[in-house]
Amino acid sequence: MQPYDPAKIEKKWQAVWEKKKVFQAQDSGKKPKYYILDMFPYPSGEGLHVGHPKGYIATDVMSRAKRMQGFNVLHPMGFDAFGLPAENYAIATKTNPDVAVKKNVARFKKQLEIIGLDYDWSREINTTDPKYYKWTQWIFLKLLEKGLAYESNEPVNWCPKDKTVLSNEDVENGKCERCGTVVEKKPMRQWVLKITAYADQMLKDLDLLDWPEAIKESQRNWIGKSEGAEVDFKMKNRTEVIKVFTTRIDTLMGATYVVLAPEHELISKLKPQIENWEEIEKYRQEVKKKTEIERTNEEKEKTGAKIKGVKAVNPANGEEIPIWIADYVLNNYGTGAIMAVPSHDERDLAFAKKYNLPIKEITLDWSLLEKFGKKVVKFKLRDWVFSRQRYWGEPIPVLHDGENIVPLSEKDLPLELPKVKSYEPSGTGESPLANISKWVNIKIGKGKNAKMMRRETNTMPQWAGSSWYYLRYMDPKNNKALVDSKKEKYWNSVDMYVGGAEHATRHLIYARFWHKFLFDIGVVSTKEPFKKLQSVGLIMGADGRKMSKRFGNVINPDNIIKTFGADTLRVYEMFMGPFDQAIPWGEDNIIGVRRFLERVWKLQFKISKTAKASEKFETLLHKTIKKVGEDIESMSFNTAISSMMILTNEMDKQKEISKEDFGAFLKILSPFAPHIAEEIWANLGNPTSQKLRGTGKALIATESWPEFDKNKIIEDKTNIVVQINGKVRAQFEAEIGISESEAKNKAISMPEVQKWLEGKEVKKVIFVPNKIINFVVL
RNA sequence: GCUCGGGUGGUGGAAUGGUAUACACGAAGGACUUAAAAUCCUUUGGCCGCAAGGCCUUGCGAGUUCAAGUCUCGCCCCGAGCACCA
Repeated sequence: MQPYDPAKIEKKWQAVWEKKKVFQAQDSGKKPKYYILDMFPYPSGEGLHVGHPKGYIATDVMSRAKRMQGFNVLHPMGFDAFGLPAENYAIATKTNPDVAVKKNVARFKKQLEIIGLDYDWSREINTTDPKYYKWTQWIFLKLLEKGLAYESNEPVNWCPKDKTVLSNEDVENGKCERCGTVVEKKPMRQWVLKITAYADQMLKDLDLLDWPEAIKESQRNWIGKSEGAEVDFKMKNRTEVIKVFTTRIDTLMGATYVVLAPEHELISKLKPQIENWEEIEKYRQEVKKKTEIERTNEEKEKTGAKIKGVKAVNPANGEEIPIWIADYVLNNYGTGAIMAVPSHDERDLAFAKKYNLPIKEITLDWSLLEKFGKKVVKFKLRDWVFSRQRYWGEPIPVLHDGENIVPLSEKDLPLELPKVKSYEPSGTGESPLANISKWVNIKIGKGKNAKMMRRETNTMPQWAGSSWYYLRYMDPKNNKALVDSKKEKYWNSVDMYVGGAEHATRHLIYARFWHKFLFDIGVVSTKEPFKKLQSVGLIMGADGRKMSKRFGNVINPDNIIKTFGADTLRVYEMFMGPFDQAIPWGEDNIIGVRRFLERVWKLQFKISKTAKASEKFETLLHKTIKKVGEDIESMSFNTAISSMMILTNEMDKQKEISKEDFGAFLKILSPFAPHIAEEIWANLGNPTSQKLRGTGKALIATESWPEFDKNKIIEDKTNIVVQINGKVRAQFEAEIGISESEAKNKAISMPEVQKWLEGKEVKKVIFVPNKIINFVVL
């Protein structure tokens, strides 16, 4: 009897799968297609910890099962390798980030391979590959062509530590999402993508998606649609009007003052008339110095300044009311100006109390909408600040001739990222690329018409490459198009997308935006990229904290595989609990999974031709086949495994098992623990595998999924529970289909039931067929 | 403050309104062993009881129902998202 030795068999089968190209997807064919995708990783220097592969194992289980169920499965993997960590590493070591990325990718791949994941590596992509980012740049040019990419000088989020501009999505509670530094607001020339053009559609189409409600809700909040009205407040002795946005036009009568954001453009226009200009300017400077956190902290007391010398007029009642500036009004939302209604708004009330402004009780009147307001819709979503002052990103493919923007032509793509001597960001708002004058300054045209131009030196943000990568897997080597349209139509959209919930308002927003744009310009045929989404619950450290080097609670999967085997790691991660739930790593619990696999291993020596399975066993087997199939579909991996454990415990009790029964069990086990299943399958020398040996089809990985026999699931005996007033008092075994009166008679005849019925009046009997008989007594 | 999840043994967790605590870990006892590990067997929600048995138990409090972890209402706690967004 051979002992179970995962180290030996796992390597062996991984090599066989690769050699026989078992997991390569076809771009056409009669089989139905199934496109299942993981969020591709950033290949950090630290390598994977046990949390990363959890999602990959889940998609692996699903894709293996789908393949066995007759689907043409596309399950690809790649690397999202632009970004700060590689660049910071480059700065520290003065090496090109490309070198570190190559090394890290190799390490990641190795780590993924030893887990036995069924990726189609022939489609591997890397966002830093010029052949890939050529198309990222191409999409940018298309956005520019359609007016959806523009330059702006608006104040943007600036991270003083990373020395780059950030998008709103990259800022968490006023801090840089990457390094935690408090961001500053700075006006800088930036490239911005008009994601707001798609705000309404992105909001509406959420309803089409089979996504977790929490993620959809996050996106709804982020897009932040609010319907309201714009009202013009005239000013005394001025032609300009103050445009105000409100969702409560019914409170217009109660508006007792108007507040402008300190940055409001009207303020400087009003300068000649403002009597206290110095005071106003002083307040504006103070606000400028504040960080976003200081400014938006609700706890803090509201501040403001009254503009003297100008008054506004409430259009509803003609009253003259004062104009204030205050930083609780944000310039970049609505119109940057509000009508303050202290009687119906807490913030206005607090402000009014502090500065002794009138508070007016009123009757609400929605008809004022029609009379004084114009219906408008506002979104919280801001356009996507798309440029970074860093080295390690896709160059933005445009030229400046001093006045105009000249896009590169498609034939000049990819615009490759040049090598530089220093990767350090300049901090002045220019990327290190600005220092390479040879690259930056180029001559366009010939002879007299030749013109010197400057290249754009900003690069794209990390999110650029990941906003369309799922399309590239459909056709990864195409030099002529982003994706061949036939292949795009065949693969359609992603059927199942699995990844972390932290991408709800970043990657998943950006990718939907780009996809919708690509749909509008005819590159893709679907409105949404990811039909179904499932988020992975984090694996926490054993201490309950997030796994991180900082806490010293990181578990490396390589070590787990070394000790227990990849199959044990896989089954354990799927068995831990509900897939979308965060669960701490429990080193002690792994042993149970290893014991389970040991038990499975030993069962192969019980196979016998004379084995005769009992009806009860057959029922359990077919019920398990049914349950495992359903549970994989619904991603209830933990219960699928527990049902296989129950079956295994039952087989353990049998003296002999038939090859057929055991084979069916191995098949449903194989998506979870493919190596041990493959090894035992081969050991059993199944006739099919003998016949097809050498064709690559001898593998359990390409076998067909067992079908459960409906008739075998139907049991002929059942356990009837006897309840008195809803409490279980007895139970008995009965034939399926036992009638109410039979069950009642049987129950009444039982002494432990009689005890409870004695001297009581039976008011009612409830009979649930094949399950329960409940006596309601007084 | 608004929105979305969640709260079940010592631990991870299971349960179409129908036997709460499946499966696994841990623990206790036993078999095997010179011994240990591994393996196997038994027990394992709490309280009362020698036992038979009884009572209680899914964050707290009500309600609906023959029957509630599951449905309804109110509250408490934990996690996530959004938030001076007018």
